[in-house]
Amino acid sequence: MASAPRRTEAPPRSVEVARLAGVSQKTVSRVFNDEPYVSEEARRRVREAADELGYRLNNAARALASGRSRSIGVVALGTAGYGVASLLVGIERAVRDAGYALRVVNTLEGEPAGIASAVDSLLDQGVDGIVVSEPVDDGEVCVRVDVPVLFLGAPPVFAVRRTVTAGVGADLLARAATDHLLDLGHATVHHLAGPQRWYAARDRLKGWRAALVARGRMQPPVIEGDWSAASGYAAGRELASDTSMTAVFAAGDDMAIGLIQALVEAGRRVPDDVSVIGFDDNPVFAYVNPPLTTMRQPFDAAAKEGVRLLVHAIEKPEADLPPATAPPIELVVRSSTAPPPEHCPRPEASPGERSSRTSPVTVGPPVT
Amino acid sequence: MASAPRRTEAPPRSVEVARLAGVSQKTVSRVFNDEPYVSEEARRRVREAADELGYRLNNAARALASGRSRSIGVVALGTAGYGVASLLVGIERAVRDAGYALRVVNTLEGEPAGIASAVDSLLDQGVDGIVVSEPVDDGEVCVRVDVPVLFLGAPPVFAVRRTVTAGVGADLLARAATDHLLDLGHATVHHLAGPQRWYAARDRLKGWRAALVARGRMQPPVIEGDWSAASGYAAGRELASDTSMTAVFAAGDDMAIGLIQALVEAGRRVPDDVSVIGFDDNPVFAYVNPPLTTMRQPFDAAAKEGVRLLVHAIEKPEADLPPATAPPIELVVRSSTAPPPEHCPRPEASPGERSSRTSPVTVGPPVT
DNA sequence: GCGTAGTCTGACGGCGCTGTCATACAGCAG
DNA sequence: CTGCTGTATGACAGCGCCGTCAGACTACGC
Repeated sequence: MASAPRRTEAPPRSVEVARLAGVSQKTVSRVFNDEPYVSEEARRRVREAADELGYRLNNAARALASGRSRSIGVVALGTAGYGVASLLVGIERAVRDAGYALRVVNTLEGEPAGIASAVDSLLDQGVDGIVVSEPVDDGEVCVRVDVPVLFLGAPPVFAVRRTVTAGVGADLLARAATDHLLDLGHATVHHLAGPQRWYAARDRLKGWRAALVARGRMQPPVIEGDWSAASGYAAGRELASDTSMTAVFAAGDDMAIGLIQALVEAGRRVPDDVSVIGFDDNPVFAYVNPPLTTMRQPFDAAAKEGVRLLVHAIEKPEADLPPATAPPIELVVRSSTAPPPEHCPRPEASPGERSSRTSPVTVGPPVT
Repeated sequence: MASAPRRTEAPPRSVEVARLAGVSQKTVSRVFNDEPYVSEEARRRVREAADELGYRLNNAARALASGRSRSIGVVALGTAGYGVASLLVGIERAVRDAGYALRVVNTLEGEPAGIASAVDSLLDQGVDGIVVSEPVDDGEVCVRVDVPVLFLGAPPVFAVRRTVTAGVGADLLARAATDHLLDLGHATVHHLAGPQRWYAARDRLKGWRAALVARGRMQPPVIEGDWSAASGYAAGRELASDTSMTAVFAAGDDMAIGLIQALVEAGRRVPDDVSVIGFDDNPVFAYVNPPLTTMRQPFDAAAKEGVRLLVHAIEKPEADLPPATAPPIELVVRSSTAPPPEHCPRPEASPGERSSRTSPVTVGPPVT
């Protein structure tokens, strides 16, 4: 009914702007897409008309006509952990800087469908690309995906048209963490690992092992936690009785905190008796006792780099991927690590054995 | 060119499904929208055909034709803090459960444009509703918004078509936190507030004040932090010299941690000399020394409730908003709070003075 | 038999934009 | 002047779906 003056309360369309500006609808489209071949005069008139009407491009129509939604979906873990949250923040920033919108779907860990269903729902939404943040090994994940996928922190799992991976270089970071303890004189380093379904956890374990192997040190049995402080605490109770243990590399800050608590309760001083290094660098742990030595994860750099590659894959499907740049490695030395106690066996410094790399050392925000 | 067999490598459209199923395109549409008046037989055939072709609804087309994008945008803070991240997780879950997709835009604090530009970009994306999570007072924010907006944790700021607010009940929680300390026998309670640009911080301050006023206690000067442990530490150094101070309510867990660290370094024991209560309940702080007493924020409940109201406003614009339900209040008592030291002045228990409310008390995950 | 209500189905016209193509005109070389 | 290239503009045909409406068919009561 009433086709006459067009529904009163409706957002203006480009053709209305065109009418007001005295140009064709197509010219309005050109202006809003920053296309060439529009005179300054026309551009100005269109802008003015648009302002006056409060016009904004209709994204759905644009997506339908162009076949691209200009949005990227991210599959995130539904946890509020510092690392996961930091990565998400970094991704959002990078995606927006690249001119895309961000859609988020969380996969609650332990959910039956998991990553696959999250990816599926993103595909339903019509994203141009997908970021799988901190993927876990879900077993046989198999979704038909026809947009590029970025695995932030792990190997490709799907059969995809175009896959790109980028990561924080967890293995290198883990190796540097282990080297730090070894350099302090510890005979070996225990590892409190993250859940091995996570690729990130596997990488850290790999790096730890590499550091030990490089110096021919004994590899103590690995304890696996679930990232939580509670699991770190449980691990600490187990470990506390082993008096030969003088150093632990925990795969996450929270676990390190729980671990330290259990150790201290069991009468082992940190760092005097046992050194503990964490992983992530949640800034709050500069203010606990003892302030936590940890590896800073380059969340922002990894997100930025990854999204750069992803956007490249989206926009130039045929071109080669630009070379990946290695993320920085930062060791934040605070007070939870120290040389082993005197009475402990020191490794005789076999010549030629040295830290595999000179890791850039940063002293984190100290307690003034 | 080659218009014949349709571009080979393109996602199937509903009309192709229709052809294969031997029905009209409209029937396919009906099936995928769960509309009535489709025979079981037709439904089945459509489903089969769709599976065979790997068909999925094109969201852009759907949005264009229907005028609704079935997505909700959230304006979040670009920080990885536990509270903010928890709220985002809760929102995502609630939004998805309601059948909407989630788009995220962060506002980095201190950004010039701030919330307004974030809302604007969400509007450009064509969302059906907006959630402003943990809003801050940006001064004269003025965007023309014509979709419902939910302020999660604060009062309306925009001139909007439809505004709904929901919150974690920060004032009540803050009051309960203060009451807890008062009940322990402290003469008064100091407050380490969050940045007052945040409505959440204002609410907590309000609740703290209300608790003191209700008992006629002295109100010590408020110190304002920025949520960070560093700012809590700074506040702690200031406060440490005041030996009459026996209890502090910190508006955030991280600040509480920094505060405690400074206090302890200054030689004041926690909780023996000074009690400290935090706010948020980040589980990791059950494993520091001393384990932190804190108020659990009902992030999930608040997000769920808020999104429920928002979706209602979106889908039934004319109907009244359903009544809001009050979020639960949970005090997590650990070991950073205790009665004041003996030598301190006790308030003589004026008759009739009692905790304003019996707050449900939960003992948090204790260190076994 | 008829009328009526209830169920099922498809034709058709957009939604508001982008891509493609045709056109118009200016400037400039030959 | 002709022919060209480069710039500026608009007409037009969809993009893939949803809303509306008309039509067909069944079941039922009278």
